[in-house]
Formats: sequence, C-alpha cells, structure tokens
Amino acid sequence: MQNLNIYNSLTNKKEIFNPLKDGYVGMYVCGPTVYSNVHLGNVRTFMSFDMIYRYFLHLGYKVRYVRNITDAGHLTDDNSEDKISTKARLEQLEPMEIVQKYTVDFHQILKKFNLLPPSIEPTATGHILEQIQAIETILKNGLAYEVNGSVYFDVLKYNETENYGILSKRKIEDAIENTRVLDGQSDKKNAQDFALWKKADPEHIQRWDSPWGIGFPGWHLECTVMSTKYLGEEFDIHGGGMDLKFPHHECEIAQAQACNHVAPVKYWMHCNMLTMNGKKMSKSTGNNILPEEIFSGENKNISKSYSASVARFFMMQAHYRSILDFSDEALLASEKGFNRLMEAINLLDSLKASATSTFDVKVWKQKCYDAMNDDFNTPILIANLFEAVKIINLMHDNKSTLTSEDLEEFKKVVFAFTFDVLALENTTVDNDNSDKLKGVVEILIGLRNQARENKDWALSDKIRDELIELGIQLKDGKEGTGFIIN
RNA sequence: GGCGUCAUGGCCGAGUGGCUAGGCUGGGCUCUGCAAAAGCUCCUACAGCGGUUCGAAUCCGCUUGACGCCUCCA
Repeated sequence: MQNLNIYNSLTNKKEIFNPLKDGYVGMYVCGPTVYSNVHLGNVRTFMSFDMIYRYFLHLGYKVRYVRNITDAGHLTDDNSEDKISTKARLEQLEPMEIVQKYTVDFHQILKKFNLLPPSIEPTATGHILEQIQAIETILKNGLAYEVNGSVYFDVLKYNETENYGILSKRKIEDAIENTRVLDGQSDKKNAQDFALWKKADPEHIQRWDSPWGIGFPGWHLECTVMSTKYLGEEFDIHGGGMDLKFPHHECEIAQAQACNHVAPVKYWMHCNMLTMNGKKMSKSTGNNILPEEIFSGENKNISKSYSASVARFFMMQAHYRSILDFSDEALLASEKGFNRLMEAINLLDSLKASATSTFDVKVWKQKCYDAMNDDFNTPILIANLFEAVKIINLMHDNKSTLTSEDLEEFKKVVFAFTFDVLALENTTVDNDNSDKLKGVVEILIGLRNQARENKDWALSDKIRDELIELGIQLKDGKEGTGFIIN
C-alpha cells in the first residue's frame, strides 16, 4: 500500500498515515444538531468525510466510521434552554418529534448527494448513562466540580498538568485576560470552564435524573463518550468542521484525557467552510442555501436548478481544507465541466483496443493516486480525470490508441475514481424510457442523414434544431452521428 | 482587543524554490454543407513594498485587504 499523507490539525503538518491497527481505520466525525434543516455548508463537511471514507475503502481498509446525531444539549444564546427544546416549543412538538423530523431530513439529503451511511450513528440521548459515568470519572479524578446541581470541567486545574489549547493553539492565559471583564451570574469558577452537566430549569423539556439532580448533559461530552465507546480510548481520525475546533474539539480532548489519561485522537482533520457572498454559511445568521433550493432552483442566489451530482462535483473541485465560495457562476462552470466528464465516460465502453498504446496509463494512474495520497487532493484528481477525458475523445476520433490491457486498466481507474471515490452519479444516463426514446432519436437521425445526402439542408437543420430545443444534442462524427440527452 | 487562516490570470480553483495545473469564459485554426461536438492553439497571474537566493507565486519581514475562531454553529 502506498503512503497516504494526511494534514493533522494537531501538529499543523502533513503526516504519513499509520493506523493504530494495520488495515483498520477508526474514524469519528461530529454530526449535525438536528433542530433544523441541513444547509449546503453542513453538507460540505459530511461530503468531504464521505470522500475520505470512500478512499480508505477503495484502498482496502476496514473502516469503522462513527458519526453522531446531536439530539440534546446545545444551548441557545440566552443560555437557558437548548436549541431542540426551543424549537419544540416554537413548533409545538415533542423534542423527539423535532429530532425525528430533522434526522429524517438529514438522511434524505445526504442520500441525494450519494453519501454512504456511517457504520454507527449514535445519538446523544441514547448515551446519557455513559455521559453520567464519564462525569463521575472526571469528578473522581479531581478535574471537575459541582455547583448548584451543575457540574463544570475545571480547565485551570486541568491545564496544570495537561495542555488545554493543544489543538486550537490558544494559550489559556490569553483567554483569561480577555474574558476577565465579563463576569456574570455564572456558577463557574472561571469563565473558560465548560459544563459537563447542567441543572434543568423547571420549564426545560429535555431532562434526565443524575447524581446531581435533574438536568441534561453538557454539549461537548457526547462526542467524547460515544467515540470512546465505539472506537476505543485511542482512535485514528477525528473530523469535523473548522468551526468546531474550538471550543468543541479542544474540550473533547480535555474530557478524554481527564477520563482515560491518553490523547484520544491520532489525526485531527478539519474541513473548511463553505461561504456564500464571502461569508460563512450558518443556520443562525440565515446566510445559507438549502439542498432542496439547489435542486429546485428556488433561491435568489442561483439562476437555475442544479443536480446533486453537479453540486458534489463543484465541492470536489476545491480542496477540503480551503474555503469555498458558493456562487451561481461557479456552479454553472462546474455543471459544464461535469457534463463533459460524463459524456466522455459514456464513450468509454465503445472504445476499441489497438495493437499499441499512445498514452502511458500506468504513469497517469499513479498521478491519480499521488493526488489522493497527498491529503485527499481531489482538485488534482479531477484535473487528471480531465486528462482522461481528452484521451477518451481522441480515441473516439481514432487519433489515439490503447492496447486492450491498457484500455481495461484505464477504464477501471476512471470508473473507480469517478464513481467509487468522488461518488459522482452519471445523470446523463437515461431513465426507464431510454430505449424507446433512443429508438425515436435514431429514426430522426436516419431521416436527417437522408436529407443531408439529398442536400436538403432546410430539413436536416430543422430536425437538428428542434431536437436541441428538446434538450437532445446531435454530435456528428467520423463514425456517424451520436447524441446526448440532457 | 486576543488567536489564526488566506490574498493566484475575465470567473472558479490547484500548486510549500527552477519544469503546462485543471475547469468555465473569450480569440484563432482543423474537421463540417453550415453549425454543434471534438481536437490543436493563443491571451490576460501570482495584493503592495522590501529582503534571502544563481533563481520565489512558493522562504522571511512590513503594509493593505478579506475571512474564521474567541457564544451555538459542519
């Protein structure tokens, strides 16, 4: 197996991937908080890790991929109620109805973008007991304290022997200086302490019994507990959006260290933000676009609808660690490029082998792997796929050749990267009516060819132009006329 | 205010010292009855200023600008 380099946010360097156990990968990715519809920015992160998951599978690893559903615990701005409870009150539903509604939406959307389901998808509410046990352990280890029915993690105490800020590269002294002023009615000893367990006010709907009274778990604990339970005290990869790096992931490290006395994660991976109009997409600010709006075209930021595959291709054309700005213009360009790629792939099966090869398939194949092995560089991979497009078109025009052995290898690699790794779906292939539709188009092509032989250009052009209006484009080539249906 | 990231040609977007990224757009050519498609080809680059170096988009410093985190966020 070839060396795979991964950019580790913990060290800010690319490192050769060495799994804890040969041939196996344990990967945890922070999932959504299910109190509203996922927007395209959320989708980007999950799509990036789907690509990463798929590439590991392609390389032959056995992967346990855990992605949670956060269905409890995230507080709103006023710190009095969590987001799911707030939404439940607003929509007059049970919190679990809210959770169910948006979990179903989440799954449907990801399926449309062709994401594989994770191996395990645990929920926070399904792991309250484990969270209480973890809190007890942290209390026992002297790194948390109870105040008035709530339990807080003692960041300063932890920082005496460990490094709070190891991931986000913050110095706790700076944080203290900068937060000294805002001193509230908080029970916390220090502003940077975070809640492990919060006492529930009487009106709080989501509530569980605990050794410290009725309450609910803190918002960083679930990931620590669930990753430990399903992947062990140490595991290979932890991923999530860049915006979770601090405080969420920093707190996860602290909690895991406080419980198990080991660094939980070998490689931290962070996907960058999808922006729109230069600003981060976000649920709370409303600067976002929903997948359904992409599919329907009903959003003021786009001029037309786009397929999920085009959106996926658009995102795969940027590196996962780069900020990507969403725009109609960029989507239009991606759609054209995507169609060109798919049209070439549609020609692959009709290509004929020759006695010699004019193109080095082995070198090209290695370039594809080199791109992916360099921290999952999908834009470079796609550039290489466009080199393949050129070869396919040249072969189609009999201007380039491959031996049957090379051709088989070439097809295998093109298919593997396009469909298995990038997980693009060939929307240019037709649906159930295709055979009949194709037959009709073939008849029209025949009529047009007769007209052309008779130099009846008026008729031949009429057939061509009326077909194009229906979205059927004829392509005249040396070997006859082909067509694509858009 | 603190910490951090980024600034590439008309647009999107790769590239951690010397060698064509790629896609989209625009011009020219080949093919074609004419187009389209396809192929070939061309144009406009590395925010600004200074430094290191034989050589920098790539390293260092400063300036300007943008964004992210510091509160829930993928």
